[in-house]
Amino acid sequence: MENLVESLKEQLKEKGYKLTTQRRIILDVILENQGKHLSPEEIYEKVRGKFPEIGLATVYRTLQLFEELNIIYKLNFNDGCSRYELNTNNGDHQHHHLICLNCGKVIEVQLDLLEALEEEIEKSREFKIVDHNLKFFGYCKDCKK
Amino acid sequence: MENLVESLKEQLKEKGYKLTTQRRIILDVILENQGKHLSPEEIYEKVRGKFPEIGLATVYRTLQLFEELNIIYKLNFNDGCSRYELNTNNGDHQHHHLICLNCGKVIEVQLDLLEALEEEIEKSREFKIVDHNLKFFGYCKDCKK
DNA sequence: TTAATTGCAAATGGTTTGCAATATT
DNA sequence: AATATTGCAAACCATTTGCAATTAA
Repeated sequence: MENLVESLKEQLKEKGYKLTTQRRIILDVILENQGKHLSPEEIYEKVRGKFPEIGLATVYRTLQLFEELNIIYKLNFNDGCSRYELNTNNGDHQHHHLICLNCGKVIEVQLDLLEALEEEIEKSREFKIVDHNLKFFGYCKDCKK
Repeated sequence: MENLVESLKEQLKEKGYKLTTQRRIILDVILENQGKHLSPEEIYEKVRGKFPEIGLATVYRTLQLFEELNIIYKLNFNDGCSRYELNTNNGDHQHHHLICLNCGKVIEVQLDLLEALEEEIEKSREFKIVDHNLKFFGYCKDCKK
């Protein structure tokens, strides 16, 4: 996804921000770990492998920035930290998460099927929906016994 | 819902726990504020009106206990604190939340319509679903302009 | 009586912030 | 050169914990 680095550069320039080594490396780490839902601490550790001088605060600030730019999404799996995933743009956040209550594993489901529900809500509640977030809790194959 | 206090007493006794004044008052406050999604701090303030000696830690511990007993659900609206709602048991958590990105208002939607999706997931992913959590983000009537 | 519970204060841990030094434009 | 960004350490703030005193059973 080399075009994502280009797109980042453009978006930053547009807003008067700068493309720093730190920001490029953080994006690299996120790209290299698609589907992994990394936490800020985990990203920090992986970035340190490539750029040991980086500070944790920079990681937090960069993740906030990337979220504003819609490059990533913040997730909450109730495990004590926030987690992030790449916004792949292929249909706009159209997948859900299965969270195992026993082992904590998170499985992605590439299904949406919420259109009917969204339509009904938009009509009857006068609410303009721009995003959704659906999590299922239960037990994965290994933990079902 | 006087029967909820009775049910609480039974559930506590069953597990060797005690029904204290604090626990009863916290349940009262939650019952009096159904649909409000109170935070621990907000519950603490309301409980203090009836029982000024209570400590914030007791509120946290009680909310944890009530969650274990399935009396309440913990919610996360990304606003910096956890929030709780009563588990009304009338169909088991079958409603969703609309969260306004402008004013932060949370609207409940009494619709489920996720059965088809759950069925498909359970079949094809070998995942036993026990709960779900669906949030829609967007703009409410007043904030749509 | 005795085991669970409480209130308090201190600790924890993820996240944010102030600031002087540094890097990008 | 001007301004954004960084690393560091300290601050923040929601939540948790240790403990001696208290309370429900």
